Amino acid sequence: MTEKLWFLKNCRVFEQLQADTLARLEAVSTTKTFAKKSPIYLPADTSQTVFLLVKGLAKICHLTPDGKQSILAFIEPGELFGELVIFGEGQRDEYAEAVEVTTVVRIPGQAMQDALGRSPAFTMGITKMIGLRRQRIERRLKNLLFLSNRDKLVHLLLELSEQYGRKSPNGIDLGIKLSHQDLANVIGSTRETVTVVLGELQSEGLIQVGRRRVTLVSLDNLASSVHVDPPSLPASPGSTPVRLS
Amino acid sequence: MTEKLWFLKNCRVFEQLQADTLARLEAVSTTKTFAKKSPIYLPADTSQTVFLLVKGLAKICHLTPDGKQSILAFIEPGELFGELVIFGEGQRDEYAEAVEVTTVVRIPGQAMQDALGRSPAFTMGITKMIGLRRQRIERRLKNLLFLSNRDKLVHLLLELSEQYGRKSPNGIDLGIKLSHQDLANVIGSTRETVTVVLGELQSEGLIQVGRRRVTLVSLDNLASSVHVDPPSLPASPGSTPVRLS
DNA sequence: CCAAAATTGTGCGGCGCCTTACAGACCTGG
DNA sequence: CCAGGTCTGTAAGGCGCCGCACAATTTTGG
Repeated sequence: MTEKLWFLKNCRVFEQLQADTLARLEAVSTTKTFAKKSPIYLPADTSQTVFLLVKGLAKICHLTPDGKQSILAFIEPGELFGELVIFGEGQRDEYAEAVEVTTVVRIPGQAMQDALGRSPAFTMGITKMIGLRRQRIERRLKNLLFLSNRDKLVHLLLELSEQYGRKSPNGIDLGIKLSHQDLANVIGSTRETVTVVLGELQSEGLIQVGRRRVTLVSLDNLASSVHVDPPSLPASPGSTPVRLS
Repeated sequence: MTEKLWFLKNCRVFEQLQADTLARLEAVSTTKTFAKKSPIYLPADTSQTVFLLVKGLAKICHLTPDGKQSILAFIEPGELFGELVIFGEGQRDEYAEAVEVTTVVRIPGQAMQDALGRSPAFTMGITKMIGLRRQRIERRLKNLLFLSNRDKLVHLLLELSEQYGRKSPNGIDLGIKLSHQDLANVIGSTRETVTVVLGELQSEGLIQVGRRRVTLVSLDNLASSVHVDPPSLPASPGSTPVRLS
């Protein structure tokens, strides 16, 4: 209980809630830990549950009729997911899967709605979150239309660097371990193509690749190769805020 | 003034507001009519303005570096758009363009935020709207990954039939006039390919095409060809009013 | 009502990328 | 610590789709 409460309190969105509302929310929530590669929820799942990721990494996926996995988003600690069940009457048609060992707090949809009704500031926070994620999705949509696989991949790397990038001696290190197959599933390509393109980018000196690891050597050249401004990095301890141009 | 108020009152989301709040919102809003193909707002536009489409049809677009137009969404009467400026600190990177002669109400972002702070129910309505539109975008994303242009187009037709479909003697008529180029810009293909695929679908007896017009003859066969359940239409025998969300 | 623009139709060369196939390197669990 | 699974690298073949080119028809705007 203390543990769950702690997580909720430390999640920015939930700070808006009053102590008693938070306590009530906490009382009906449960935590659960999932093994690597196990499903957190499935499309068939009818339970009206919202999830808060506490620890680990999850991905939101969809299966095409011929069994190919599309990755819609990655979820990291502190992020809420599956939150749209609150509105949509219908079934989910996507599922969530743990990429690493992952702990989540499961919040009943009804309790969530009660909390929403009780605190306008909280509602505002949730709205903002949903809106920001919509912007992210819209950006991805734009980056998928009309672009070559090479450019899609570069866009993805830049996007990931923005969210998970960490400064390292050789450049910006993607603080998220993904296989070539995962990267392919995000941009709608194949594992082989991703392998080849990553190899090309490396031989061009733009990135460095290792097993489940990518380092962006030249953010500027990478960004200008797809005609966008280089992303600014999230502030991380011990790193100088970079404004490259 | 009376006219603007009327529009706001008849838009479901705004019904939540109290009379005086609505009046204040109305006082600072202005209406404007745009000619066909003229821009409603541009990416460079820094004004914090939210739009409500009153009459006509608009599209939300994005230009790729090499000048190709991606269409992110169509907006029809009663729909709000450009509403994410309320949150995102940054610039817009998309623009809105009138497809037909279009009238909009321009609502200052600040006034919108005031209204949000004043009515939780209103906030809830806006949240729901943003969420539903996010679901729509996510669905499109899934339909663009891994699918052939033929299947992308079929998915698009089914989606459009759901939003704008009207029953007609020969089947479901898309109540929205789009050129092959527009269809291509939605699915990230080319005009020529769309022309060819539409021709194929017609010769297969699945659809009927005319100038800027498409009729879905067999919704079931169309849907099953891309392995989804046929969408439920807003119309059964007779005519049903368009529902706003 | 007529000229200009927009829309649709069609064919062909080229190539990006999927598919298939195989193999070595690397991790993980029992 | 070894075996089986995972991850990465590479290459040949084929096809779907783009890019280009040209033409007929319809619509638009002055």
